[in-house]
This record gives sequence, C-alpha cells and structure tokens, in this order.
Amino acid sequence: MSTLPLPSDAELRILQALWEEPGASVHDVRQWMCTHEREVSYTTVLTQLQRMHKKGLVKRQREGLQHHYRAVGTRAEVEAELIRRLSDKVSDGSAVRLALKALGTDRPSPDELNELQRWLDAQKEEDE
Amino acid sequence: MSTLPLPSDAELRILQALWEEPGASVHDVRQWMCTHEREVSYTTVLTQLQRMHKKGLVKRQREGLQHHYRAVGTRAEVEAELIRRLSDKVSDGSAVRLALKALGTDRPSPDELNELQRWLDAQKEEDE
DNA sequence: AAATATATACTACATGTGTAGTATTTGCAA
DNA sequence: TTGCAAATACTACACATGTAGTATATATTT
Repeated sequence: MSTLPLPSDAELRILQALWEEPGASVHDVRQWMCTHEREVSYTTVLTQLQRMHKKGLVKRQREGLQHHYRAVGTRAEVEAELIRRLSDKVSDGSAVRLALKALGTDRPSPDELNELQRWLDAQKEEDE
Repeated sequence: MSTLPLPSDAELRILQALWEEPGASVHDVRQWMCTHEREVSYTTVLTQLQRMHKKGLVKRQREGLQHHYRAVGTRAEVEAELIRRLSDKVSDGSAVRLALKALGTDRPSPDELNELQRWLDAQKEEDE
C-alpha cells in the first residue's frame, strides 16, 4: 500500500472539516473553516482541495456541477502518522517515549490521569 | 520572552548535533551529520547554521577564523515546543491527550509501562 | 610579502506551502 | 437559445526549506 502523504498544516485543517462532514463540497468546507478556524477565501479552499486530490489525501465525486470530497485516511490514521513522524524526530521512533515527553509538558487533569491509569491497567492485563 | 522559533526538520537535525557537541564548529557539525545522519555538503551545514543564527535558534562565538555554535534552546525546551505544536494540531492543545494517542499507536515494553506507572504515581501524589 | 589553506559570506535554485485572482466550463432559467 | 450563476480549472506570487556553488576574507607558512 502506498502510504498516504502527510498533510501540511493547512491541509490538516481541511481534513478536520472533512472528517466532521464527509462528502462536503468546497462550499461546505469553506463554511466550516470560516466558522471553526478563520476566514479564508473560496478559491483558497478550492486550490487546497485540488492539491490534496492530486496528492491522494482526498477523493472526490462529481455530483452535477460540484464535487464532493472525503478524506482518504481516517483521522486516527493520519494522526498516527503525524505522531510517528514526531516520535522519529524527537524520540528515536518510540511513540511511548514521545508520550512520556508529552506528559512532562503538561499538568494533567484528574480525569486525564484516570484515563491514563485505565489504559495502563488494560496494558498490564494484556501482558499476562 | 520572545519564544524561540520552531526548527524545521533539517534545523532540528543540526540542533541534535549541537546538543551532543555544544560549541561545535561548522566542521564538527558536518562531521556529526555525516556519521549520524547522512552525507551533506559543508556549505549546506554552513548555510543552515547561518539561517539558524539569524532566526535565533543558535548563538555563536568567533574564535579565530571559525565560529563555535551552541543551541539557544535546550533539547527539552525545543521538544516541548514541537510537542505543543502537534498537540494543538491533533488534540486541541492537550498534551496529555496527545500522549494517549501516541500510546495507542505503539505496543510499549514492560520497562516503558513501569516508567509510565511511576510517572502516574508521582502525579497522584502531587495532587494531594 | 606572496602563496596557500581555511572559514565564512553571498548567491542560486528547485520544490513545497499558503493564499487568492482570473479564465473557463456548465447547468438552468427566461 | 441566450444569458446568468455557480463551480471548477488554471495561473500567480511571496515566503520557507533543503541543498550547494562561487566569491571573499583571513590566518599561516615559506
């Protein structure tokens, strides 16, 4: 399988929109960007989507005049890829060590601590 | 404090060299790159270091003919910044949630699990 | 002092990215 | 069937990045 390319920052923002609204038109995506991110011109979104299509980040389907776009990779897949990239850069490829570093930069809420503990417990069980 | 700029990929690789060998000359850095990363021409390293100096990523000190470079930010600081960026992009700014996602992409070793548990315990104590 | 070696400064250039304008196509309404 | 509106396609451009070549300055050696 040809690994799907990493999205740039702007591309990732557009993917967010598509994950929220699969099958969105350029107009829809722009709408989403304007309300959730920041004002951006129609053709900017259009150009990005065209590039993303060429790159294989999104697929599209003609429907009358317009196109309907959907992300090729799932949010989890793309995020995992981004995480892998960063862990290559700062943790020698170990996502777990990246996680530890991330934990070091933040003061987690009790909820988050619990979630973490649950995850740990689950791991330990699997280990047996 | 004017936040130090994020290094690009190539810049980060050079920072790695400088963290290992503070006060390295262009030659030293190049040496490091060639052995630890990949062959790269002298002037490439030089140009990068010049740009990084202009950006404020490294400081330098003349010593006779050559310059000696040192990273401005510590490894931990720069890595924290990179992590913060990614957590902004994929976890709405929560480093802890980024950590959880990172954990989800990897099967941690028992050692890593223990380290994680230790960290968690420490956090819980702090909480009281 | 002239030649040489070394280090830096300056320039270059292809590619990617973020942004948006202009041109063209196409479906529909009058 | 002609014109309008909507959507896309094509073009543009400034800035960052990765890479490296050429020019210039500066010690050092003979």
